[in-house]
Amino acid sequence: MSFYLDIILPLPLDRRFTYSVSQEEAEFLKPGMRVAVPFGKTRIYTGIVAAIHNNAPQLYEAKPIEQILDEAAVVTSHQLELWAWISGYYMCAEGEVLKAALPGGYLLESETLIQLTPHFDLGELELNDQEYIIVEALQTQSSLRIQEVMQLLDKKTVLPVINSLVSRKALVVNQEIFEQYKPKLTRYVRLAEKFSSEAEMHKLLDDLSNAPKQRDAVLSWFSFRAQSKKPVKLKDLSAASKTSTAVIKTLIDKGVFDEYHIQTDRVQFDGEISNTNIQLNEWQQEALDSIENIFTEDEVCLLHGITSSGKTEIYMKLIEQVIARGKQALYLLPEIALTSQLVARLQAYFGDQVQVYHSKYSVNERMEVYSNVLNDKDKARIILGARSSLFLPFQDLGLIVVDEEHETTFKQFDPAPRYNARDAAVVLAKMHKAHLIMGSATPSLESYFNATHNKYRLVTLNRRFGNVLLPEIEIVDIKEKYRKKQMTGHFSDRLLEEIKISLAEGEQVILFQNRRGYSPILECTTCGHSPQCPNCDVSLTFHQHSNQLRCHYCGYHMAMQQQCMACDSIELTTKGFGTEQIETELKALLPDAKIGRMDFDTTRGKYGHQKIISAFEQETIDILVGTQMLSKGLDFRKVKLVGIMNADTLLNFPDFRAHERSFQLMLQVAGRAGRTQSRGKVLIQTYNPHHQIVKQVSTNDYEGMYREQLEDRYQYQYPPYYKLIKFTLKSRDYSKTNDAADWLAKGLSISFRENVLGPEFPPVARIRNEYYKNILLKIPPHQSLGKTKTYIEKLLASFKAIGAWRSVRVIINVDPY
DNA sequence: AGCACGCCGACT
DNA sequence: GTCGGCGTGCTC
Repeated sequence: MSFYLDIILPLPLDRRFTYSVSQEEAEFLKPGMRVAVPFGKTRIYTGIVAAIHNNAPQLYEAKPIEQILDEAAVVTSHQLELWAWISGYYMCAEGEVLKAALPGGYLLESETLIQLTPHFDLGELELNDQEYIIVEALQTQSSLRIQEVMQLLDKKTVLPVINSLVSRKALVVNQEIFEQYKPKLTRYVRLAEKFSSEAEMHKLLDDLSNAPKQRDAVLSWFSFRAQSKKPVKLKDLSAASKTSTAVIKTLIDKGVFDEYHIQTDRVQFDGEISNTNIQLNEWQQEALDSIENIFTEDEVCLLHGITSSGKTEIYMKLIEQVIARGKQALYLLPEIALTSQLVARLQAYFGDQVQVYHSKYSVNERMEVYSNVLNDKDKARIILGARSSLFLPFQDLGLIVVDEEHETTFKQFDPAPRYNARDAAVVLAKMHKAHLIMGSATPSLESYFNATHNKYRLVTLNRRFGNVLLPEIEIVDIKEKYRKKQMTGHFSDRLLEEIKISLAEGEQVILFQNRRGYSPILECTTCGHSPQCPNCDVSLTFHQHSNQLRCHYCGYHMAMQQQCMACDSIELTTKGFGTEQIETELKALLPDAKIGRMDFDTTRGKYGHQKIISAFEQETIDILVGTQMLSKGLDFRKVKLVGIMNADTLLNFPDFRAHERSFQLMLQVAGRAGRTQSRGKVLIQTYNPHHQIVKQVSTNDYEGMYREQLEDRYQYQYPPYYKLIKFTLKSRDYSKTNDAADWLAKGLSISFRENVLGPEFPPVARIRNEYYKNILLKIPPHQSLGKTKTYIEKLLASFKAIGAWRSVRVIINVDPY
């Protein structure tokens, strides 16, 4: 009997590949183990065993595997199940899920290396110039990578040259496979065995009388040992004895000390645990009781709690119960970078049982967390992470918390898999028979709909913690203010007044403007021309700070122009405004205030956010101007006033969710005001003071917003009633993009008729010199999702068979956000 | 996605 | 005549 493996490869190919193994191998292997397999003529990939069976493939000969890489599975059966679900639901290859799910270090890199054939007589060989260069280079180094040969010869196609040498047996080519993970080792020292006796020890100290530093080091080591039996770190020894590591190195070389290594974790908690019991107030307790009650019969619960109502404490109580039962807990956050406050809070309470996981961690750090979860280590009881932590190898998951459930960052946009972590978490929870609590002050329509239509359950919490009053919200009609000449730049007299009051009281101010840069458009007053990005279909944005015009899509930038590029007129005006302009105006209006800015441009680098946030916390900044980054998870104590510079840019966004999102964003930003005793104030500047959404924000009327928006969604056939699949076609060729989009839309229309929208160009139809076109497919409530997807797959297969569209990529986005 | 193979234009 | 370009097709 023959044995075969079905392997998932980390490639965007929508099938598994079958390899042959011996009976021994088949008996050893388990699904979830890694194997190295040859793929194509030259490559070697790491694959994951998905299945082991005896069915020989009919149409081809299965290749044998190269190597088994694990003793035990690194991917659990639940993970394989989740991967299959994601790949099916979001219409992407399992290999793409694998790539997103496993920390890079688990996937081997294979690289082609060339070496001289051992004992080969080069004297006989006739070499041309290029061949000579290669052979010469191999005299000094034992092997060369293809990359290096390319540099050496300064051309791309080096394989013919290499092959000619290989055919004459001068070179051998082989695949180097290596693991990327390097355990972090800490250096320790101990006194060599031979000095263990009293006499030897005294002799040693005598010998070192001429080397006082070395003597100090040895004495220090003894004092360490006298204090505790713990191993002595080289670093500590060096510090305690005030000697350099070079001195200790000499002692190691002399054989006085032995050096050894112990593997340590990169991701370590070294703070203090302040396990003060969480005291829930009456309302929180009530909510917790309801949730616990719901969890006895249902799995998923939505917690709708207004800002500052203390949802986090409820989550922490639930987590505490789950880990007490020896289970693992997952706490999903929209963006980890912005939530160091929460990390600190959880670690202070749960100590070293909490680990953080997100894609900004290094490969090594992520591998450590992954393996801690896999091995069900105590230090990984609670995982706090962004959407990718969904893919960790949980052994026994008891609870998933999805915080700020409405956030769009839970949906992965690019690359595939384009999954929504909130929705996939529901599936994951089902697999583990775990409970799931999702929470928000402004739930997404989808979740609220589910919670009120018996799919999930709903718990509401509408008292703020410590009975802090909700901020007072005032709407400022700037159309009116402009008419009455009560505007200074983009500031109404009311907003300026309130800013001054807050500053006088020693309180802080947040100003929100959802657009960065200085002004989005620079326009010539004579001919109307405005500078465009050469690579994208957008106007360049003026950035005053750097005196540049920049493209926000591709990063193209040029110096600010003094004259119109079309007609040489020097009369240029700016249209629209961004955070930078607000900052500039504010500095002129309030020269004594300390003003900070928080947007994409000021938060680059690993600790960019942190710097600004702590500056604001420590009150070295009075007024913080920023984009929607401000709305997320920040808890500032001394913010009295929040100003929304212009609500209309949000409301007029061309998207069916624009109103919902404006409501959420404005309410979230408003929630930053008055988190402590004094009542906060929020000023919303708008041209449309009678807009329903603005009114609903001002009265904190979530229910009203929900009902009204839901009605719209029903009317116009959008989620949660209809499901959406968005097709994006892109290529460098304008007409091919067009033709391909027309063909695809036509193909879809045959089956789905009026539920196919488009094709149409997106607002920005060209980015980085690639043309984009979208098709939207609406799926009515009773249409089978499975059949729809099967049809799409078939259609796509015929699409790919058309040679002319080869250069056109089709991106499928299920449940687009 | 890679990468090999194969077919065409610009040069020693 | 070859070198190197890119378009097509395949990977168990």
